[in-house]
Amino acid sequence: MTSTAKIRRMSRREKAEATYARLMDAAAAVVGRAGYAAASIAKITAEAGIAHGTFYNYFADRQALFDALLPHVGRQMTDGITAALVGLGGGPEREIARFRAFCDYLGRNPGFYRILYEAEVFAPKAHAAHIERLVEGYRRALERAVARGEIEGYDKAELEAVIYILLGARAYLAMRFISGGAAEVPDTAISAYARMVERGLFGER
Amino acid sequence: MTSTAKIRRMSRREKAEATYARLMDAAAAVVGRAGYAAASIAKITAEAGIAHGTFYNYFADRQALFDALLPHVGRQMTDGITAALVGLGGGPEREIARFRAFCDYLGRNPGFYRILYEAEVFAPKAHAAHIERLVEGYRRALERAVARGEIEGYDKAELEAVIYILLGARAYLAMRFISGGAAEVPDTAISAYARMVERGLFGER
Amino acid sequence: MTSTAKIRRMSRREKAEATYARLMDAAAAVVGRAGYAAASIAKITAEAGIAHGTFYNYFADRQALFDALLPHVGRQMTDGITAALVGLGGGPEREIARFRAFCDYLGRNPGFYRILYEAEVFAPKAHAAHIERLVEGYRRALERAVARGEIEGYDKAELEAVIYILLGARAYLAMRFISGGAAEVPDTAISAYARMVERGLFGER
Amino acid sequence: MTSTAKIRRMSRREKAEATYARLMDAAAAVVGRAGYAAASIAKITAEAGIAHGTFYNYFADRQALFDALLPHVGRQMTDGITAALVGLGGGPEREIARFRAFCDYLGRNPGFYRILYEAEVFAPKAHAAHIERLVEGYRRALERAVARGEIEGYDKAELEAVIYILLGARAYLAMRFISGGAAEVPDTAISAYARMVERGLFGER
DNA sequence: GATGAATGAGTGTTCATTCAT
DNA sequence: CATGAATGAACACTCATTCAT
Repeated sequence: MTSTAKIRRMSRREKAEATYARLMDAAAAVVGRAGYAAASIAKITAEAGIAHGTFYNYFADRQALFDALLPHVGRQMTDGITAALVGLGGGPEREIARFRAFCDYLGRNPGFYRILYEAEVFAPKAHAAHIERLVEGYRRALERAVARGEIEGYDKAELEAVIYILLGARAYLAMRFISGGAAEVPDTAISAYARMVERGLFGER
Repeated sequence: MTSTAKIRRMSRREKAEATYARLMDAAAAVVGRAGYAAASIAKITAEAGIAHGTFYNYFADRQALFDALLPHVGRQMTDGITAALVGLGGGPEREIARFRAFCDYLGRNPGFYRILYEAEVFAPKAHAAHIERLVEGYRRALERAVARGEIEGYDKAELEAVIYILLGARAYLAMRFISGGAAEVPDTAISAYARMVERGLFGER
Repeated sequence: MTSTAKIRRMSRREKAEATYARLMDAAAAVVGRAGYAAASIAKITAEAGIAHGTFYNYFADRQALFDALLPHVGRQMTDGITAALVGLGGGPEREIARFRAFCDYLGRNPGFYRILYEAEVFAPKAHAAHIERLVEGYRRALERAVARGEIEGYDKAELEAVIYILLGARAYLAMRFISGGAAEVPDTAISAYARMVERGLFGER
Repeated sequence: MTSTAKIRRMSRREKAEATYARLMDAAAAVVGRAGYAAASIAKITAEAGIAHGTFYNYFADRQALFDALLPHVGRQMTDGITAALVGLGGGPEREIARFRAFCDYLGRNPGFYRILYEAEVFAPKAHAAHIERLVEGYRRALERAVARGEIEGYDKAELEAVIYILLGARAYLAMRFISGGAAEVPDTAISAYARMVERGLFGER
């Protein structure tokens, strides 16, 4: 499109974007494997196959990378979950499917758990923003369910607390069953979660 | 007051135990204030008022202290909660009281949240052991409730998942309402937790 | 205004000269403000509004710029002083007027002091050449005064030492009264310098 | 004195003082040889024969060493000069002897010039304090000369300017004749300085 | 000739750990 | 058993310089 013929070199801009992407992927790999504390610039740039100093053409400092990492992978995760929910109706089935999709995603992406949950320590602002984004998504979903009459007995402020309960529940179940390296959350965990949501939130018997 | 007459000097063993206790308290203070990552030996020994090198007469290395810290403060926490439950009956009220006692404890002990939840990153074995200890306590409580017929519809494996749900719920509610520095969990959070437990677990309407 | 009709584009050579001039001015501004040590290529090219790499089309390396900077601004300074002396006669009045012109120049050009006197550290050859140029000018002036019989009692070698005394005197008075950021050398400094020159050099009472 | 017998090890305190002294001497050597800019911690500690990290047991950072260096060597210099003036009377002879002692000191201590005069750039506060200390010494000397009637025609404010003239004069003469590495200031420089002081300040013919 | 991304050697600084006193 | 100076590996970060575009 630009220069000679078919076989085109990457433009400068494309190259820069590719380098940025490689840095992000390398950071996700290293942090997922070893945690934020052990994720030195040297390790990350070595993983990305670029020079140490190049890092600082893309990030002001190490913290800036940490702050960017969770938004990056967090969005991949929510996109993955959202995609798994396309076409589903409402009710407890939707919430249970969301939980299952969350577990699937963690199982398919080892290292995600660590990036997500160590962020509370190493990138607190990004972690807070990530949680807030999840909460917003939940809030809309639950308020629709309230409007449809599927959920009763929780006022608005209580619904926010419910969201944190659901997020905490899935985080701890993932910690128990995934973070060790296991590939899957067992069915018993899913059925327990399902029952708590059906009975506790949607008022089913 | 200490030195003159009756009141004898501390024996060697007592002195060593006092030093150990001061180290633990200092570590709890420093980690609670600044996190594990910033808790250097220098800071901890300064806080404890002992020499830098003395640390290594009590712990093999920094990790050994970190591994000992959560058992120490974690037991204080569970003791506090247990004390608050003395005399209470069973049923959902007991579980709700436990949650309330947990929140109270965190509110009264700023810094505990950090010691507890950063431990997953910096003292993973101690964190796993702590969780396992909590789970065991819960397991006994829930199995008694099952035996009394208060809980129905969850088999043994599902009950373990339920325990993680409860632990996750309280951790995330604490994160939301306490970790920022606020002193108290609001009533709406407690009532939401109570309703989820009553309906979801104890099968009340 | 630039592009349309009569007013032609700059030729290649003119453009190159303009870029060179902008680099020099930018370097003078940055070094005057922050000193040689903090005058990175990045800062200078940003100040000049050109690309980082373009620098190396004009200078072999950073040192080459430093070596060129003092000749550039030093000549501006001596031109300014010379202009202030036009039409004046000889005798101590001329030397005093020179001192006053030097002080005025520094006051009007904040940053010059730094470029000049840090050069001894960061561009020693340029500094030596600058001093040598000043010495040469003084030598001619003083030898004329000797020839006119205004100065007595100093042989040729001693006259060179006298020149260094005068240069050192003015440098230190500038350091004392200008370098801090003050705009002006006080009258007492000028009268003290005048008296030292009148009595010490020109043999007046 | 402390332990077993004659052959005594250094006490901790003595050892620490010896290490500090070695660091200072090493810093003086490295800065004198290569300048402040090139005086890295690595070079200094290598010169001192201690570990890199040990540096930070003695100085908060590199700047702290730079700030301490000039007071250290500056006092050595003024002590040396003061010693050379013991027993001398007043009048211009004293001031001329001071100049000669200054030149001798610089000649015997290559590297001092650099430490002293680069300090204006790299340790400006220490440099200002050093100058101020010199000025105070001069002020007392000149005011005594005024009281004795040896100096006439300069008021108090002018005397301060005169001091800066003398300091600048000796600095520039040193720069000319010593800084290059020459061992001595020639007699012509001394006689020129002497004549300027005799005639210009002390009003002799 | 202009551009700016890439490079990597070099810097100051931290800190867990050791060990002579 | 307490002490605290010494150690050195590791780290984040800077920046002059190069070179493909």
